[in-house]
Amino acid sequence: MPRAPDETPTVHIVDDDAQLGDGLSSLLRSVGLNAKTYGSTAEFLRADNLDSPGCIVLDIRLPGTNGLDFQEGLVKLGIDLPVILMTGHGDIPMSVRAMKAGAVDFLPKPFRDQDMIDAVTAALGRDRQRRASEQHAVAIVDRYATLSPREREVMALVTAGRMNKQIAGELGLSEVTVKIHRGAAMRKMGARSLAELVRMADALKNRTG
Amino acid sequence: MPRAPDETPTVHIVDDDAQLGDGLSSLLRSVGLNAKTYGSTAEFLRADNLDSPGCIVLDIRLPGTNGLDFQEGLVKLGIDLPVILMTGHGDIPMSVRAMKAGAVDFLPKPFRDQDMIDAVTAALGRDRQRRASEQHAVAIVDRYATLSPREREVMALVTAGRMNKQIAGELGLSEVTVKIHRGAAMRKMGARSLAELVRMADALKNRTG
DNA sequence: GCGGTGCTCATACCAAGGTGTGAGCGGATC
DNA sequence: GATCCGCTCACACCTTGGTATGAGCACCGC
Repeated sequence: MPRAPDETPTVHIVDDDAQLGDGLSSLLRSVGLNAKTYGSTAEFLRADNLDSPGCIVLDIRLPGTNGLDFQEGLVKLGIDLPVILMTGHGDIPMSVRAMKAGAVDFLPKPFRDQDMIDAVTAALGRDRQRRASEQHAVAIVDRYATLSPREREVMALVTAGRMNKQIAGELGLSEVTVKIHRGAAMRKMGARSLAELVRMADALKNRTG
Repeated sequence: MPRAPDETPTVHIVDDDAQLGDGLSSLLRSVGLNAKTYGSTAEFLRADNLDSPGCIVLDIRLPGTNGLDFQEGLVKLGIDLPVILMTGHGDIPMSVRAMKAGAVDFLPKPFRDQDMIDAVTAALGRDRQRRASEQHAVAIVDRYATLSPREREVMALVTAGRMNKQIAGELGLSEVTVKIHRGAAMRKMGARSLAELVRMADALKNRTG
């Protein structure tokens, strides 16, 4: 059974200390994980599988960039991989800032191997979960994109609980036309019941993308 | 316009150092907040307004209890107030643990007044938001409690997108009976459309309480 | 026992949803 | 100019949903 490369998660280790990165790498490989090391954030950003499953293990003290700033900037770059931070010279405010920004964990060096493995496991779990719900949301957005403007208007009112007659009134249409758009929306969205359509509409509202 | 006592949030300060507690208290009062001090967790738990809006400022080093353990135990006690932790002798793992457990902030002593004010403001904001959605959820749960077992079964299948005919088949009923239960569920839940009922059903699923 | 509640169903009627046929109009594309 | 697409609507037909009337049965509490 061949597996798509997307399915094996990668742990991206960003640390300017090559020796430490290699040590981490072999530690993670020893428990069956895929690891890749980078000496700088720039090098990391050149990687090609940043949309694939995985997580980031990031040293705070890095040449050029601050690890915390980099972590907070990742979202803007469209990279949603969970982040684990580590540092040799950290303090409490740094760790709090990192956690507020959504870090999975914050490990002061030196850390125990098991703590890192636990953190990585948690991060990969979080990534898997995010991916699952994201995948679902993207499918809905894609289908929604095929709706005509009118169909979207009608769908909005239908999922708001309005009756066809009311929708016809609000949009200045005849009831038949509303039914046609409504049916088209159901078909294009792949909804087999009104309940499904309502949930899709809610999913569309709650997601930014 | 008289205000219910519930509407003015209270900052609960739990610190065995009375002097520090009083200082904090006057700081918060100086910015127009309601503050109350407690010398121990036991004393705090005897307070009567733990269900009212507010937040907790908690010292980690406390007589008898560990602040972190106490924080994590609050949920089991049914207290959902946001927590701000402070400590004079903290380390990074402690702060990370606290943040993972949902703390709003973690302030090492000594901290700047403004940092505490910011943290409290954020905590009260979080509490207000939680309250708003909780209030909505509680109303739905209350109404759901008035449904008969059959009505709940029917509601579950209706909101799953099944047709009356299918529901009748699955439950071994006639279609008329399903319609009656369905109508009763709509009436008791106060839903004026199927879309509303679907959203209520989802709200019921996603909330524990 | 009596009333209340929950559950069940038949019949009947009306409202609302869903689909198909057929058709006209305007804008974009080739 | 022909074609495609989106939008519009009338007419007709059928399905599904919603409600009311009337009725029977079981259980519980007073």
